[in-house]
Amino acid sequence: MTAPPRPDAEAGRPGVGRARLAHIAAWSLELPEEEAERACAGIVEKTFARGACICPKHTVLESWTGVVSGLVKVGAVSKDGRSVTFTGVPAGGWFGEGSVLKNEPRRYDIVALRNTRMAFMDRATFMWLVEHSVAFNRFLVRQLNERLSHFMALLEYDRMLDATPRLARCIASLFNPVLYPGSGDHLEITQEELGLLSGITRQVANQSLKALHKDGVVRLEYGGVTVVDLERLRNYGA
DNA sequence: ACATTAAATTCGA
DNA sequence: TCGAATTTAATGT
Repeated sequence: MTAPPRPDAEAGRPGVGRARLAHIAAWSLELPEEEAERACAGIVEKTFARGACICPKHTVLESWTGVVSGLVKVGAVSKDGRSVTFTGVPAGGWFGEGSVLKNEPRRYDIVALRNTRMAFMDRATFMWLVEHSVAFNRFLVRQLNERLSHFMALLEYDRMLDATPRLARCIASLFNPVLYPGSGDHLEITQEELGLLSGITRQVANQSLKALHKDGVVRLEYGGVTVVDLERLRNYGA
């Protein structure tokens, strides 16, 4: 192992292999061969350092995006510089289809919370799949529907003042198997990041996390959490 | 806000 | 390449 594999081959022509596609995009397994081949050709990967902005608000994102590894947050920054996080997207999540479909500037910032590897599918490929692939459309409907209920739930628990159930649902949402498949039961995320995502302070997040741990729904590690009982986490405090 | 502890990085052999 | 020393990041209170 003398030479490092590659610094980060952005030098390569666009496209990923079939095996790679299956790894970065669970939905590709539902596509027939020809369509999967198309998808491969239209995807490039890129790495972002922690804190890097993947797509500033109000710019046109020319691609549909997936999180290969790492963690990303979607949010907005108001005039006074206060930042509001709407949602976090862990590895396995694909998003931005709304912006690509409408060919419209994104309304939110996308920022890497930690070193993150992203996949970008160019607009032409995305549109081709929308127009030709039944399987892909089935996936999109499922995904949009799931996201709708995700935000409905968010509205609901936004009014609950208690930090702990709030955090519980926030964590549970990061383990949504439809939106973020194949991420297992463990996520590398700091308590500070969890605070950002659920709109509570790090201190309170720390206390809530311990409460959740005491109730046996999660396990805590340094820089990460493991879900023990997803079902109970989902309905925590209800 | 501060003290503690874990992890990542640097440095010297 | 190994491990001790230093720095940085995360956690606990």
